[in-house]
Amino acid sequence: MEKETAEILRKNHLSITDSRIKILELFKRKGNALAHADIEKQTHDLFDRVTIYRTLQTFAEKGIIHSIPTADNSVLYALCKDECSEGKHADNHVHFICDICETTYCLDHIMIPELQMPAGFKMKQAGLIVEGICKNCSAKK
Amino acid sequence: MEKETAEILRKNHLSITDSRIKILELFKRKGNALAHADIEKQTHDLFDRVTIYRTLQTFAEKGIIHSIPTADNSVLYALCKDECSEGKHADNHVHFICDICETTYCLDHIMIPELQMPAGFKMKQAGLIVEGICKNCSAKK
DNA sequence: AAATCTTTGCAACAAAGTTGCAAAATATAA
DNA sequence: TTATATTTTGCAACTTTGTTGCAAAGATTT
Ligand SMILES: [Mn+2]
Ligand SMILES: [Mn+2]
Ligand SMILES: [Zn+2]
Ligand SMILES: [Zn+2]
Repeated sequence: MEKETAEILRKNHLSITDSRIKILELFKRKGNALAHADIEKQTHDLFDRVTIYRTLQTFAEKGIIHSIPTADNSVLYALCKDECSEGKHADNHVHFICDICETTYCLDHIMIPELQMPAGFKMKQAGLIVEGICKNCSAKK
Repeated sequence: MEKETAEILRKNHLSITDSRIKILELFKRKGNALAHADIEKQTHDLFDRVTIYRTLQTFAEKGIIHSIPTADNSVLYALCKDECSEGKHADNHVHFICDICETTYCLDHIMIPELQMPAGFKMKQAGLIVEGICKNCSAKK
């Protein structure tokens, strides 16, 4: 597990450091999207705030994680699929935020549908974010 | 024009003040989405930062403007259509951000398509934001 | 016009994010 | 392995963005 994680860093020409390993494994373990604050808490202040900012930025540039637009304008990040690489993100899937537990999910298998643009507008990318009640929270009542 | 604007405030049970009139007319004049900073500049520091925050919040609550999710997590606002009212936003249209001029448009006539959710996930609302090149910028080259 | 209720600006604060730089850690070369 | 070069980290200082309490100014109602 730890080896796999190091391998991802190596592939991306990043030096293997404690913070990068720990933060990357946190993403793998949690599975869902994380905010800067989440990471700070979950790593028990093992790393400086600044280091976390810089790590997230680096991961995003390399295509290891992608950022997720939210309505309440908090920045969230989640692991990218393998197709993403340096500068080229291919995370054109739908994101889901739960009203109740506030968890944000990558719905990796739900793609953003084709869209007709008005004349003159050229679409390059799109982000679709759904808000509602998640599987867990639906079950709980 | 000024009268119309005051009428909107009156309809929403808001007292008619200088800042509210000026900010609302700015939205009408510009037509596209505005950030807090835009408003600060365009009103030439006529109003306090705090007043602008509070005005935007009030307008959003009343359904006069709606906020727009963005990838770079800046908060943007744009005028709502008439169907929106206190607490009930009906702005389920697509938003477009131009890569070049950075203008954000409400594509009022492009609705968010129906979506199949995974089992257990209940959709309540959705936001779709498209990034690309706008009409103006396409023409300019 | 006076009384009442609402909004504004200011000050102080809190949270979020950025930058420069020396020390520590990692990678590379010998 | 050890020495050297490169990269990353933590700290401090700072900026930018957003929030809150409160007295003064402004709007509305009587
Ligand atoms: Mn995702
Ligand atoms: Mn809109
Ligand atoms: Zn939930
Ligand atoms: Zn443009």
